[in-house]
Amino acid sequence: MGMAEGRAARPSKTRARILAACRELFNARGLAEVTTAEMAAAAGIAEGNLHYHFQRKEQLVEALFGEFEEALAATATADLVQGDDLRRSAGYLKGWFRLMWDWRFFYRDGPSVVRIAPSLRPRIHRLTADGQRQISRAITAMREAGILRVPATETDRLVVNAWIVSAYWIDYLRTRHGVAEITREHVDRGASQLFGLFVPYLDEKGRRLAADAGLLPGEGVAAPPASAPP
Amino acid sequence: MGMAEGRAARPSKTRARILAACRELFNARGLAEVTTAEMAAAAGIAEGNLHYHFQRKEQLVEALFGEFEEALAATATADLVQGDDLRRSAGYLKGWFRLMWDWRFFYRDGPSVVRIAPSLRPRIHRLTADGQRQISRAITAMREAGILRVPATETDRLVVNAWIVSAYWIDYLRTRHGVAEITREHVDRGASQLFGLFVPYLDEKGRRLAADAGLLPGEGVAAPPASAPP
DNA sequence: GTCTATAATGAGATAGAC
DNA sequence: GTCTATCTCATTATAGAC
Repeated sequence: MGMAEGRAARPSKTRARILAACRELFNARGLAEVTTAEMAAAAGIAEGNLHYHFQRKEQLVEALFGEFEEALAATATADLVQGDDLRRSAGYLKGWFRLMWDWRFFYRDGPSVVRIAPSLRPRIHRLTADGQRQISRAITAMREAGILRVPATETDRLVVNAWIVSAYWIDYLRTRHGVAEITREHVDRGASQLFGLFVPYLDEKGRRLAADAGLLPGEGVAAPPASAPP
Repeated sequence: MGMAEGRAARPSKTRARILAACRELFNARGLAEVTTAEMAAAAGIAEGNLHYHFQRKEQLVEALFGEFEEALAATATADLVQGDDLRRSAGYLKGWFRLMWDWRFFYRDGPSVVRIAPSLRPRIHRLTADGQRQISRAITAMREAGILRVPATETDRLVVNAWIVSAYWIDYLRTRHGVAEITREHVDRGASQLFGLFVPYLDEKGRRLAADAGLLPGEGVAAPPASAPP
């Protein structure tokens, strides 16, 4: 058993390198497609050493998920809407999508993640629930800021649609457009795409603020043509 | 090589049973999670026999994809909007979501599908492109029927959002709500959820028609509470 | 067409020296 | 902490009898 377990102890340079290399690898090729041999090679170590730091692939995935949770928590502390500053909200949204890209294998390879690390199931569930709550609060905040007018009967469906678009935007790029590597433009388009759900509910003031923040089509961020080739 | 290749010849009772059993199995447990042994057991035959009909798992998946394409083509022939009959459109949407449920492993296990049967990549791509075109035509039809008013600047984003929500609704139910088995209610909610994207753009006439068709919240199909437990 | 038995592969995991 | 060498095992695929 040795150690290398105590997270409070020395976090070990190699351990961190393994985690970083594997995250890249999983993102690029898919969690289930990467073998332990490749993982070790990517980290520049031997397979035996990999097993010294993480006895099983399961434990490595769990450790990565922990980092993911921390990154999410850090991003979530900022508030989406701060009074009238929609420009700041635009930056917030883009940061969110960038984070999702950095950890996209967790979004894309859901079934594999659960199969390899079943213990993550409740934590994944908590995270998705948090996301939906996050969206709810954002809508409330925009409403209270006098930016948005959503009929009560339509709020629930709007929240769900916003969650779906945000959670699956990354995979959409891959499936529909064959995007293999993200650019800043992809990230920005994700934010713009998500914001598109709210546009029909913006009132005069909100519309003006959104235009200033570059969140409206034709302003700053262009939407891709619907029939663009891959 | 024998035969069992010629699709024009006798389609073979066993072959059909294998395909049906495997579709169920893949849907329930995930394409990558099912072994050939399980596949044979589910079809009630020996492993050797399975390999007589499909030399490789890849070929079986390709055959299933062919059936999927046929089913999609059959559903796509009907037109989403027929004049003023939105009630009929509601039924159409529900049929669409039912189809997606019947073949959900193709939506959910995308990475695995491509890994096991790389030859499907272009066919998958064609299918997703068709879907987006389908949505575009539906919007045009609703606009021409005088039901919908979508600003030109917002159309492209609406199409993309509609595609995302429809393509990932099934996976959303699993991820977010832990739904393991579909009910008619889930299917209906998907249709209602998708239609929610169009609601803010409905004019008076469209709103009335939508209410009659049970596509508006509070009428017929209830949206789930945003914070519902799994 | 269908079976039983078996081979071939490649992944994850371990042992023990350094 | 790190390496090399080895083991176990599930899974895919094949051979050949019936």
